[in-house]
Amino acid sequence: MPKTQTASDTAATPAPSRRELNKAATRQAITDAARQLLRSKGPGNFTVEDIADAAAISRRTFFNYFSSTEAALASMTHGFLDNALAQFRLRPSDEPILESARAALVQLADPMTVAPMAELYSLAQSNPQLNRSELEAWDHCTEQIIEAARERFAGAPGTEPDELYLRALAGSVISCGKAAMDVWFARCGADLSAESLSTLRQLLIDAMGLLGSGFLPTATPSTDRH
Amino acid sequence: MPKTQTASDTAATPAPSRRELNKAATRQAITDAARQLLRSKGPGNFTVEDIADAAAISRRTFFNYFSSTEAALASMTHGFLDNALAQFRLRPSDEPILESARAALVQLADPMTVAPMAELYSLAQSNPQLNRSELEAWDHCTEQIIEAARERFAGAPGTEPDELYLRALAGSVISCGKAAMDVWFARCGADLSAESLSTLRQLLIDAMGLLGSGFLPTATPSTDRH
DNA sequence: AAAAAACTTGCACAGAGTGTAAACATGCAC
DNA sequence: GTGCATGTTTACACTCTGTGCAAGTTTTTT
Repeated sequence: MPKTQTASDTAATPAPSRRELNKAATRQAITDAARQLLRSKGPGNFTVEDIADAAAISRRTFFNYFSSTEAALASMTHGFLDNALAQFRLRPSDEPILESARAALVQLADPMTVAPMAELYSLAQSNPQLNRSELEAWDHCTEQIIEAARERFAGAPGTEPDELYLRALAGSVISCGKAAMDVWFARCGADLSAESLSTLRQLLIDAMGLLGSGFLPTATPSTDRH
Repeated sequence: MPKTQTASDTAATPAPSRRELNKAATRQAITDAARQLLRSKGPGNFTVEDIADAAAISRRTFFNYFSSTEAALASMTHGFLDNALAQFRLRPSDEPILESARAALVQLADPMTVAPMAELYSLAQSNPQLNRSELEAWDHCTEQIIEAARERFAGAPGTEPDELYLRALAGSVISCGKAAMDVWFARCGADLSAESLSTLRQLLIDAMGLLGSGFLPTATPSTDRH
């Protein structure tokens, strides 16, 4: 718990006020404590009070930051997906949108990015509470992609952004990304080796390929076996 | 919560024993009470005890049937989606799978079927708790579609059911169905008139069309208005 | 009719979330 | 710096959720 944060504030971020720093540190302390407890005790086997104690804050303060243990854990997934969204926004807006999605997703198959996600993902399979929070995170990301896509089309000439098109597309992209993740975990577990990540990358590409080709006949997709 | 006979006893009802009937009736009483309270008090403004009182059972018994108020409410959505799944399973297995999905979804645009859903759907938009339960229901349905599709392909000759294909397809179909619903609610509210339902039907068809054509360029989809 | 199995209920208890008011930290003006 | 406005943490109290348990009630079986 950051009482006196003192000296080392050489960080050159936009608004490094004392308050901002303290809040960020507390938030970090909470998520770290939560992740630690998840590892040591397993999902559902620890309480908010346990997290608060481990983070050296009061139970009440925990609830000032997160509305539940699951929300604290899901912040990792949110980080992961926010990253994907940021990648998407960086793509040139004249690029085919599915290509942008593909590129953004492939960026995620990177150890640093995928690691915090991977741990949660496997645990969420066997834990209803966690799973619901994960679903919510993906849904939230979908909403943001819709927004991003809307903006992209708004900048273009005669292409009026049809609402159904936007929502169906964004939802499908996310679903396909999720499908690729599911298959990856089924195949590789939480393996983060180079070849495992390569498999993930290929799965993401294949999934986008399926989407772009309209799930054509029943033919086996392009290049599946690494 | 004694008994009332439901619609499905015409042909060979498996086991219309007293116990089964009582349980079904209690279950019904609970969901009815929950729906009633949702209408009268609004989401989040009533407790499990309120539902139990209204259904003339004990609080403890409520939890023997549902794990939360949201779960009780989500049973409507589950019914709706189970219906969709049943429609899908009825389709001939040599039909293109997207066509089966389209047909199954269009069957849902029927007053009796969509009515219980419509009410919840709009409320879930503004209520996080409800929304999470809805997401879970859609996810559950996705899992079941994956299963159904797997079985369908298992019965075919040389087409081995690729896991990625199955999951990406099922997820996308559900996402598109959801997108159509979202747009429908945005346009028509909870209107259940014939023309409103016709709009829904067309949206579902259009969404499937987008999916089948790989969300082609940025062209506006086929027949969208009215 | 009596035993067995299934279901309901009241009670107790740990934990989730939230409002409130007092204490404490930080930012800002002078 | 002093002083004050504003934001944050904390203890406390309270309601509600969800579950185990044991005793009661209803349905099924023998």
